[in-house]
Amino acid sequence: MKDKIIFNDEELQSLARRFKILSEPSRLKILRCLFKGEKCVTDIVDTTGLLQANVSKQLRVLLINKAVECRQEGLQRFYSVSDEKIQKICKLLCDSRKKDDDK
Amino acid sequence: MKDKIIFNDEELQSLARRFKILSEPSRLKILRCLFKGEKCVTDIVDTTGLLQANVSKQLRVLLINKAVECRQEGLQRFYSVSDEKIQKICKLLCDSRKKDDDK
DNA sequence: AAATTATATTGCCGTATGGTAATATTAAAA
DNA sequence: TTTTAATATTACCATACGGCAATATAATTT
Repeated sequence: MKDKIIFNDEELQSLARRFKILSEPSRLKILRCLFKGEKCVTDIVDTTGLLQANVSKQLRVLLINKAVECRQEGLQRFYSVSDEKIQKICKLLCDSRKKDDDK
Repeated sequence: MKDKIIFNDEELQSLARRFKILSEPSRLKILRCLFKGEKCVTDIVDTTGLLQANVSKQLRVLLINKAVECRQEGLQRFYSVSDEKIQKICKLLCDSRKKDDDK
C-alpha cells in the first residue's frame, strides 16, 4: 500500500509550526523532563539548569501550542505533556539517528 | 511497558537539529514534492513556486543533514528523500493535528 | 570557443527569537 | 497587611536564517 501523505499548504504550515516547537534545545530539555511526569516550574528549572525566566518563557510557547498543559495548585503551576505523540516522534527520530550512525 | 525514552544531552541536540530542518515551510514544501519521487531542481522550483536560489539553498541544507540525497545526470541534479522516517513523522504529526481539530 | 542551460553561491537585508536581567504578579504565610 | 515564595512578563541585545537579486560554476550544444 502506497502510504503517501500529501498534505495541503495549510497542513504544511501547521506541520512546520509543530516542528519548530520541537526544534529548540531548551524546549526539548523541558519536554524530556516532563516525559517523566508532571512537574512544577521550580523542578523544571532545577532539572534542566535553565534560568527561571527562560523556562517560563518556553513553557508559555509549549502551552500556547498545546504541547503541554498546566494545573495550578497554590503558588505552584504543574506542567505535563499533553500531546502523547511528541514522545513517540522523538523516539522515532532518535532511533533513525542511531541507525544512521551504525552505517 | 513504560516506553520512556530518556535521551542524553547529545542526542537532544541532534534531535533539535533534525526538527529544525523540518520546521521551515520552504523545506517542507521541497520534501513534500520529493515524497512523490525523485525530482530535478527545475521540477522542484516549478512544483513549489519557490525561487531557484531558495530551492538550491534549502536543498543544500537538506543534503548536508542527510534528509535528501542527490544524483547527477548531465546538467541536472536529481534529488530524493533519503530518510524514510521523515514521511512517517510528518504523517504522525499531521494525524495528531487532525485529532486535535476534532475535539 | 561561444552560447545556452541547469544549478549553486554570495552578499545583503529584515525578521524572528533565544538568553538575560530586572521587574511584575499572584498566592500563601507571618 | 507586610513579607515571602513561585511564577510570569518586559525590554533589550545578539544571533540565526530565510528571501532575494546578482553572479558564478559547470555541463552541454552549436
